Amino acid sequence: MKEPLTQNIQDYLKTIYELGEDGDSASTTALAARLGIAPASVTGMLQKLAAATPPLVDYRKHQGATLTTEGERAALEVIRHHRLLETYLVTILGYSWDNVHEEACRLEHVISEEFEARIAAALGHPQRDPHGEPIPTPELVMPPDASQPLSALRPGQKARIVRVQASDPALLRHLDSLGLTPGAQVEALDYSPYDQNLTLEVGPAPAPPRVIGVAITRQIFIEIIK
Amino acid sequence: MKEPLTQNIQDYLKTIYELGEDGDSASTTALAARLGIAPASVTGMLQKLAAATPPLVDYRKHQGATLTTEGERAALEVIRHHRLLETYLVTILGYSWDNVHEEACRLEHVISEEFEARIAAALGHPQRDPHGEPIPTPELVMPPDASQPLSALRPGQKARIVRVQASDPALLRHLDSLGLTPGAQVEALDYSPYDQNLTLEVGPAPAPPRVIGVAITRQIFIEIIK
DNA sequence: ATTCTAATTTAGTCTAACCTAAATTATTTT
DNA sequence: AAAATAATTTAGGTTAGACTAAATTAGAAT
Repeated sequence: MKEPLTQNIQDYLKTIYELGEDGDSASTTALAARLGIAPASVTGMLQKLAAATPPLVDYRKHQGATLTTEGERAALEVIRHHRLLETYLVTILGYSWDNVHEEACRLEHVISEEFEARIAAALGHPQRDPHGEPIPTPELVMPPDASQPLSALRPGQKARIVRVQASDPALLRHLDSLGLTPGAQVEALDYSPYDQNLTLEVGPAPAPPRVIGVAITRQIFIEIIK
Repeated sequence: MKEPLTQNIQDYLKTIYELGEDGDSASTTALAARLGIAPASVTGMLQKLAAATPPLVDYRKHQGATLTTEGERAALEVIRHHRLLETYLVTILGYSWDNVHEEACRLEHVISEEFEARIAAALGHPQRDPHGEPIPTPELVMPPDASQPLSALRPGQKARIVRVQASDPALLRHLDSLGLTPGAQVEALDYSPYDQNLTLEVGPAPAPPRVIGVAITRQIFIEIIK
């Protein structure tokens, strides 16, 4: 009954969680795209996860899947591992923020609860990872995050970057070079409704304005200042 | 051609290396016992490993297996990972020496070369792990080790413990409580040829003599002093 | 040299996950 | 409302790695 979940299943649950964060259920195709496998394979797995004891997902044909309480626990456990690992790799082992994702993806499935506890303690029980993503608590509660996408910022508004929802190394290096990292302040100078480009001043001091496309501004999350 | 080896295959190669360290080839049964699987399964895998391109083992029916150069490289890579990880877990993360084995066994297959390099650097490129086992160099050369089993020590001889070849947590805790850890000095006070028990004084100071059976003394390796 | 035993191999299954191709259902457009 | 398109599911097949049971071979003992 309490068989440990395979790494594969952990990846499915994690991905279903991430796709479901904005409220809706995770579709077969979206899962297939994220996991890099054929949609037919996803269908098979969702049927299996829904039929497991206890069930890990709620699944109805053509309706996609959402996590059960059990499934969510498992997903949050993996996500906690992943984000603690990313933090550890950057903070203690000196990795750069753009190449921790892959390593954490492999490690997240194999570390023990003791390992988790020890790195959390070594890091001083951090609340967020190097990309600003909140780290679930040891009790597997996801801290609330009220940030909104940078794409919603409008001229005259100032904001602080809270998190960057990206894992592609090249993109992360690009953002780093622009100064678009968690904690940075930005002010919207201009917005073009036609292409949704946002012109930003990044940082506190006299900085050259940057024009950023929506493909990027949708992946950056902010809190508006005052 | 350069497909990455599965974790399973890595475990086979590592185990074949360990069983072959004393010269002879690794038998089907010995492998099955170590890996906790049925002998028939081992036969199948050995055939596969011998048929791989490049071949990872030399295998002849009923003769057991030895590693090819390729197979040995892969084995040493895994062993280097394992021993560096054990060292890191004990030295940096504060694990006790008796419970690092399992964790390292899971991690050894998934860490990157970058991870390996960073923990090696953080540890100052150690030569031996917490049990005294030599750590293969980054070029995958196993450092020579001239130690001999404690079971060969005879009354009047003094020795320093170099390595402890054991992974069972209960045994390791027991050895720790006896002071039988790498670096410790021992002197043989008595030897019983009938049961091969060795009576030892452990440590430098006035210590109570300990009578140790051969099941233990064969797993501890020493260098005789002067 | 023969017999016995222990080790090993063969043969045939099983499970987890994946795949492709074909069939079906849902959704959008006409 | 019907047709076209897109999403999803079904069906059938593959691979890795394990299993059991039966057959064989090697080595030891008579």
